[in-house]
Amino acid sequence: MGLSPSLHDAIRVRLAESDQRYTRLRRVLVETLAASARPLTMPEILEAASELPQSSAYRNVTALIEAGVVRRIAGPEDHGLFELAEEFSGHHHHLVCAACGKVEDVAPSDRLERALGEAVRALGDAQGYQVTEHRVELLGLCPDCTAT
Amino acid sequence: MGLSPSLHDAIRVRLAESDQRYTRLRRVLVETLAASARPLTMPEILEAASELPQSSAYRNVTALIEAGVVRRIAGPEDHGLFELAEEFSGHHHHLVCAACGKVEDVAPSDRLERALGEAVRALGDAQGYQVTEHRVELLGLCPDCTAT
DNA sequence: TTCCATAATGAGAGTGATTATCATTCCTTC
DNA sequence: GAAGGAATGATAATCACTCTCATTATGGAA
Ligand SMILES: [Mn+2]
Ligand SMILES: [Mn+2]
Ligand SMILES: [Zn+2]
Ligand SMILES: [Zn+2]
Repeated sequence: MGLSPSLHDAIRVRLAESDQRYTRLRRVLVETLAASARPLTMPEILEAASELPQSSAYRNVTALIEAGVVRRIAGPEDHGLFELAEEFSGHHHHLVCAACGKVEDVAPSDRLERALGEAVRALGDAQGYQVTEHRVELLGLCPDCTAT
Repeated sequence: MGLSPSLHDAIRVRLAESDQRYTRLRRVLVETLAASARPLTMPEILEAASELPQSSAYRNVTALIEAGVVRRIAGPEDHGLFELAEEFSGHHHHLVCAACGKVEDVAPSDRLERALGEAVRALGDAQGYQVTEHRVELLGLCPDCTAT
């Protein structure tokens, strides 16, 4: 199991660029995030990797974010969700259930990406922004909540 | 200054549906949010409407959210941003500055909305979601941060 | 291999946004 | 103009998250 060795190498290099080491705890964090098809909350991370003390988990996830390995997105509730940066997981968007709050990954279609790429630059330009990235959230009812 | 009377009426009706009153403090909240071209943090709301006690502001903004008058979006930092629900402010998206964290509203183009409407349903279907709403965030550098 | 500088660790305290309490006050309705 | 329920606001509590600091682990230099 686990990420491909080349990905670990790339992460190690990325960390080294800011004089950070790729320690065992950081590998545990990366593996935990990589194993999930959806972004995880910190309580979920702490439960999945029970050897991780809270303070170390927060400190290391911050280090990984600063190195560009992890990104934090904002969940429907107040607290944050963590996932691998798109460079290591691929570009994708999120489905959010309006009823239960579940968030999961969804692969974008070429068609959507093409449309976004053009329209997005135009919108940003209109307000003087240099847009470098887009994020799309789709809200709706998940299969479970639709059934209910 | 102030929303159109018809909007206030609509908000009053919406609140009444859940046995909530449209009080002076709630009107202050609505006016404050309506006067802004961007979603506001709670500290910003409290500063703009200094007569609002913190506990009342949180309680009332929650009441307005439950009534569908206000929505809370998650800012780039951990805390929430509040704005009028799209029913009362119109559909729009957000520009987020990757450097300073500023968030502002941006009107969507017809072209973008058309592309999203089609592609989004397809993506949701693929994972069994009934998608009812989409949110787009454009990340980039704001004019101020581009200049620096 | 040994030493050293520095990064990483982890328990605990602290911060700040948000939420719960509850006695008091305000509205609505009869 | 009461009565009942909703709203208010000061206060305390909660919870995600950050900071502190003494200890430990790491990796390169000698
Ligand atoms: Mn994701
Ligand atoms: Mn907005
Ligand atoms: Zn659901
Ligand atoms: Zn900026």
